[in-house]
Amino acid sequence: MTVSNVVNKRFGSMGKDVRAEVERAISELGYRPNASGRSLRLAKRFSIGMVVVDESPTFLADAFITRVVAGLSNYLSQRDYGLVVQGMSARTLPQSALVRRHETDALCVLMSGPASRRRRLLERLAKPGHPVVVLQDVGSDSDGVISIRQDDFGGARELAQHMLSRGGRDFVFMAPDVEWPAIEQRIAGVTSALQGDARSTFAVVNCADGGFSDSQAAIARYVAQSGWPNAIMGGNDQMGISALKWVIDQGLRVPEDILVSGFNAFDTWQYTQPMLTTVISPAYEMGASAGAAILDMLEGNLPSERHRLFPVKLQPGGST
Amino acid sequence: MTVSNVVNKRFGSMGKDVRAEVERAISELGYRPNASGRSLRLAKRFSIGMVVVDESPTFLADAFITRVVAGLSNYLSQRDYGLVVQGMSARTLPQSALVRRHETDALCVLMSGPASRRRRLLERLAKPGHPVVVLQDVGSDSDGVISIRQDDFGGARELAQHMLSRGGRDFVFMAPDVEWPAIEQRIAGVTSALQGDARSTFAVVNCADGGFSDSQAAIARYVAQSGWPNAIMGGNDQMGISALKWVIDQGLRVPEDILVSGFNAFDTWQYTQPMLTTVISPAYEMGASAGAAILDMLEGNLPSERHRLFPVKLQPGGST
DNA sequence: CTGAAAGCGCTTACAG
DNA sequence: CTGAAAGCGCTTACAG
Repeated sequence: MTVSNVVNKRFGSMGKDVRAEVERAISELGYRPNASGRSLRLAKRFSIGMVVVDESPTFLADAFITRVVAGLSNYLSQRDYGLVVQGMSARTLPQSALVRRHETDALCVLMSGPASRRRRLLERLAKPGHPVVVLQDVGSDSDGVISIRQDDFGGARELAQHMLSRGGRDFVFMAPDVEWPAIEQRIAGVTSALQGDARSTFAVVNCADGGFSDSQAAIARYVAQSGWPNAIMGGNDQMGISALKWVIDQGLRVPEDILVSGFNAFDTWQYTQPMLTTVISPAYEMGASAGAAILDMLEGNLPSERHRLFPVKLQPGGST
Repeated sequence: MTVSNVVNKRFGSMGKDVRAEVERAISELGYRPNASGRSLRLAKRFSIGMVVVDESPTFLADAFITRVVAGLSNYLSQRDYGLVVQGMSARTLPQSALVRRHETDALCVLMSGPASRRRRLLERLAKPGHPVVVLQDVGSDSDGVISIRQDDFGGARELAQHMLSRGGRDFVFMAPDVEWPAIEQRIAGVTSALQGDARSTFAVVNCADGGFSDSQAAIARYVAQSGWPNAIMGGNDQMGISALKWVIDQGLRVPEDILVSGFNAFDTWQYTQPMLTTVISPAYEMGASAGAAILDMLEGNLPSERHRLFPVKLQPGGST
């Protein structure tokens, strides 16, 4: 009825006095429209789910994820959509209310784990008419599934080239034991750069959860077994900083004796002494872009790009 | 009808064969219940809003907030509730769809800004039958509003006492220009400790956004004007680390020449050289506790505590 | 320009 | 034990 038109600001076809009367009643009674009724009628929930498939309960602690969520959430609120955030292990994902019930209009997912499992989870999440944006992974070719990644391969290759030019020869890459596709891409990028230099060597060390103690222990173990590398690349800034500190504690000079780098910088790279050479991530913009792509698909448009790749930026510091 | 009972797992009053038949049809058709219909009928949205009132678009970048949200989100998903996350400036809050429409069953809020504005926003958010949990602030006395804080006052007092015992005399506290009630509590705690030592001095320096450059610039300005303090307390770890690095860059020794501390540690305190003395925050547990309190109130129970205070833990490092 | 009616999908009280 | 009916609050097509 007319009231509905006032609430939704379609004043085209009513008298001024009618509009004023309805508005008075609304504010007087403190009326607020019920979102469930609206959702049921329009068959839209006006909310998007952000799912982080990670075994760790502090799935939001990572700086990259944090920026993605902020960018996505801000974009969506501006368009009057809500963002439902949920971290979960691969095991519990299918039972989650978010996917079991029909609680969101679309999903944005960030998945860890083996590629085969990621593919399987994705198939389960993609429903007809329910778009899915995969972040930091290649996604799939199904309709309604698009992917948004940053150029981890290119960034890592450029970083490795930079370190080669600074005298890097024997490289170690620090990776967490959880399989994140972005980390795999970084390793591939480094490998690609090092292939250009026949004298170089390359090893990947497993840093367990990637936290401070695990990372330092992993590097220490590697050095004890295989001797000193002269270039250590952290899979992310956290691991890079852990290594940087440990190396200095051992009495080595950075960058004279050994080069150290991170990846996915936000601002912690400035906090070390020397400042960490790293790669800057456009995570916030990726989140916002995911939001725009999702709403676009919900409006029935075909996505302009099925796979979007964001450039990253090398940030040289004093550690290389 | 019976189908509804099967979906909701109430098998009490039906034949085995009927149940099997319905379950077969459900899986065959790929039926998933529509959450809007359910929400409308039950007058519950099964979702809670987390609102961060902050002018910065990267409202989630802070480590404390990140842990709170993770704890809350995990607790709620386990109880089949969703968490809608939204950061916004005080100005845009009233127009937000989250509050304008009736989109959540309850709200959890974390507010910055002057106390009077925080009180005003809270009044606007608290609706009858719509519980609000205020984090890191005292909240209000209205029914349906409870508060959950950590003991910033006590933690800061203990930290200041520790630094006094290590020779601290001329104290500087680094605060961001945004008014967060937790920071005010920390300043009050330090003030309380220093009152026990008549020779001590205390100044608060404004570090603008609390980032690396602003923090270092603020300390440099202070030192140029007022000379060297011998104890610098960061309002949080980020500011503490910025100061630590700047002080060392100036050629001073920590802790011999000057003591430095942080606050609200998660793991970055380990990343500095020397390790930062700081105070450990139970942010994750606070988030989970907020979730439990909210669902309890939604079930119609009166909150067992209107104002809950979590203890914090002094973490002495090499910087004091 | 305005108002009465239908129907979205669910759950629950009720009749058989 | 099972099924038909009512109604949650909204929007939209339709009749006046």
